[in-house]
Amino acid sequence: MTSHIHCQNCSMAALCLPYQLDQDGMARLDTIIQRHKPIHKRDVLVNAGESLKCLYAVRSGSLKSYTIDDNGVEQIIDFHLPGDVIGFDALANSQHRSYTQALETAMLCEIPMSSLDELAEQMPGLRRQMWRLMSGEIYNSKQLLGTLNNRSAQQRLANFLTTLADRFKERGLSNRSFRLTMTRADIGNYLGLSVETISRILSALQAEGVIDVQNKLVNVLEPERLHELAQ
Amino acid sequence: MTSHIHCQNCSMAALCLPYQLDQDGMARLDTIIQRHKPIHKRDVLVNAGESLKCLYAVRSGSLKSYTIDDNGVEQIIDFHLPGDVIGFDALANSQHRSYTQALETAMLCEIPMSSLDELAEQMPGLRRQMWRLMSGEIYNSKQLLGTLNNRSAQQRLANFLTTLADRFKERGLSNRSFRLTMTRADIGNYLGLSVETISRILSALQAEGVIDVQNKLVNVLEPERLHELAQ
DNA sequence: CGTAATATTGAGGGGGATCAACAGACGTGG
DNA sequence: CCACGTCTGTTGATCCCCCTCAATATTACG
Repeated sequence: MTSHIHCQNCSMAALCLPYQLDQDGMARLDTIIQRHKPIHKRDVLVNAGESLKCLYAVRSGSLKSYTIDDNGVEQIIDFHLPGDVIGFDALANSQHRSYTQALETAMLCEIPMSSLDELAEQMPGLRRQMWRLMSGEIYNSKQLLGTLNNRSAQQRLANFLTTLADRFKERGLSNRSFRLTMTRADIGNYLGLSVETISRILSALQAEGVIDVQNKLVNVLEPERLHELAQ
Repeated sequence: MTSHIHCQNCSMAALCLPYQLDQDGMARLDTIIQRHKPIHKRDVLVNAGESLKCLYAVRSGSLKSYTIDDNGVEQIIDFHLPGDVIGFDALANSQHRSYTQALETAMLCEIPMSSLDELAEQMPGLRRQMWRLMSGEIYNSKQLLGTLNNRSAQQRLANFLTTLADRFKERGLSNRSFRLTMTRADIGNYLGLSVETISRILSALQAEGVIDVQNKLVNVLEPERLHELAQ
């Protein structure tokens, strides 16, 4: 039952807002969080331009965030996995600046911004975790710059796969065998490469025995080699 | 005299931590801030790996932040102008994750992290501004992804110049005529392009009458045209 | 003033985009 | 459950943008 899910027993707590809160703190945070029915593949959770009402924490499933530029072209800026918090880029002007869409059925925790603001005033630990999460997001996106600039298509894709594998591991899932919930086009868009290039490189990596790809399913056969290719 | 500079009379206050604080709040913030002698071109303000003691606000001058990857290659991730706060990427693990070096003589305000933490507890406005600044940094770096992916060298450079011009304008300076404090190599590194490409495109933009470049000095002759080229 | 760092310009080559054709997977409705 | 159409993925051929290498010019700085 959905109603039985609480921060106190959520397996993603260590990655999410509750990190390092005591039992009392977690309970207080839990009271302001709303949990609804799951959203489905292709459902849009957030539209760019909407005023910021809540942040969202991913409980299960995955989503993508993207902007649409002046030419109407989609640019994916993030893939969200369980434990991720969505909406930090909206705090600057209280307005969401990107779209967020489900890549598969996903369960979310809704965190009303006004309540979070209040709670952060009273709970130093929560405040620190907000800072940590936002700081981490700043770091990650800056890192990504380094990955995209001056790196070949193969390096970019290898880096994408290892980063994704690491994130799965953090979440208690296998980093050797996982499913890509996004399309090749999504990956290409994110990495600044064409669909064809993504497809070709996946085939090449498979031919070299580094990974095994069956449609959406990826098996990392030689993790250390993949890691090298990412450099 | 340096000692006469305070948040209350700093022209960058609206871009910086004091934004929207009342007189009392600004005064309290001001008491925790330390101001030292200027640092000089090529001086390194922060090393990656150092534990986070303070954030730095730029009062004058400009700096660059960069990481050094596994291959020893520098990757510039940011250029800092007056009003910018340096160090937000260090909050996640209390450790600086990038190097920061002065591009010219620069004056800085040093904000001890422990005092800032205390003050943020007591001042909701300061807390909100911390969130706003970090959120803005998240947004900007995500935007930059969109700029670098799927865009030609000319589009990237035009975008770089317009963004820089806009930032100068925010700071009360001319957005039509300004000095590049970074080298062509720095710009290329930041945008994922070679020095030669930067040089060639600057020449081309000059030949088309969009800008006039005399070494470090840039005159934007046709701002709207430059803006179009950035799309 | 001399040396090193920075910038400019040219020539050639390669990585990845684009265009095109086809194959496979998915989902929807009969 | 199968037939169909659409969406997604693969592979090949061609082209062009930008990197690389090289030479020279200009600027910055002790």
